[in-house]
Amino acid sequence: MPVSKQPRNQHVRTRRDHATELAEDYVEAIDDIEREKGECRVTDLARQFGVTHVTVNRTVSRLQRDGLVETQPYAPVTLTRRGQRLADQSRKRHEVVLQFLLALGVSEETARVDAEGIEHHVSDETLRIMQQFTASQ
Amino acid sequence: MPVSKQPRNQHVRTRRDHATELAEDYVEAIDDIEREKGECRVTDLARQFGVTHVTVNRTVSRLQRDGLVETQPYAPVTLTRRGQRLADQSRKRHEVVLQFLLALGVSEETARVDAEGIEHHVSDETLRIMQQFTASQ
DNA sequence: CCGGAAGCGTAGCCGGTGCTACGCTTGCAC
DNA sequence: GTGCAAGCGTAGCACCGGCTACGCTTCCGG
Repeated sequence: MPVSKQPRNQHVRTRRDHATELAEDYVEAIDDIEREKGECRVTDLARQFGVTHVTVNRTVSRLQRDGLVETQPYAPVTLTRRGQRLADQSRKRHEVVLQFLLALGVSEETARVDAEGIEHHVSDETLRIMQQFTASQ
Repeated sequence: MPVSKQPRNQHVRTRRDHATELAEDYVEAIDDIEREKGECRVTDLARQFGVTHVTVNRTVSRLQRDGLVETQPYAPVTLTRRGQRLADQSRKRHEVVLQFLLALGVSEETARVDAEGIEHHVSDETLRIMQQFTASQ
């Protein structure tokens, strides 16, 4: 164990989270699109995220490098088993946060937007409590 | 008003949020440090965020460019009026989220970490509801 | 008053996440 | 079976937010 002079606070975690947010958003979106229309195309993702297909392309390459998706030139994007697992997790997390916000009394539209932003920053402990709260309403 | 074919969803907002998160974290930290020890040094921020002074330096330059902070070589970092206003807002927002999580029953340690991540993604509507919830406990 | 430690600045590297411009592939309509 | 629109890939640019390496400033103790 290194000494690690204590200050050096939780921002470190917050920053590390950022790295995985986009990956989670992507696998979640790919899963959604596959369910909705059978396959997921680069263009679908570009539309979904409001970016150009070029940006999607590069991101998908990174996800492929990291073992979360599979794709070949001019073919659809698919999830690997790891990617699918992450998508399932993310979807569940997302749903818990969304239902919690709705149970709290937030309007549907706002709840949808806020859930997007919040889901990546909620610890397991808080998630469990949100779930209990929703159930008890 | 442009047509804006509707899909193009809330992710756009989520992404735009990212751009301002770091700025909010910085002005909040600068405000904290000024209160605590009278002045805020680059090194203080580096310690606070767990990054090198070089990274802080560049970020502070950007904040100066954007009119949120003032600084001169080898001098402390101070907030402009705009920066102070943003810091006040952020501090309040942060406090509301933190108190809400505590009221929900989240442990103090987790609440502190989660509040850091969540505060930037909560709409005014949700914030108001969180405030009411905390007050009604 | 001067030497060294702490603080600070700059150059230059990397990877991520956006973009435009341009050209190749694919697949469907005719 | 050809031509065109939609989809896709690549090159190259910009900015952000990390880093190491290196050298200059400041300030305090002796």
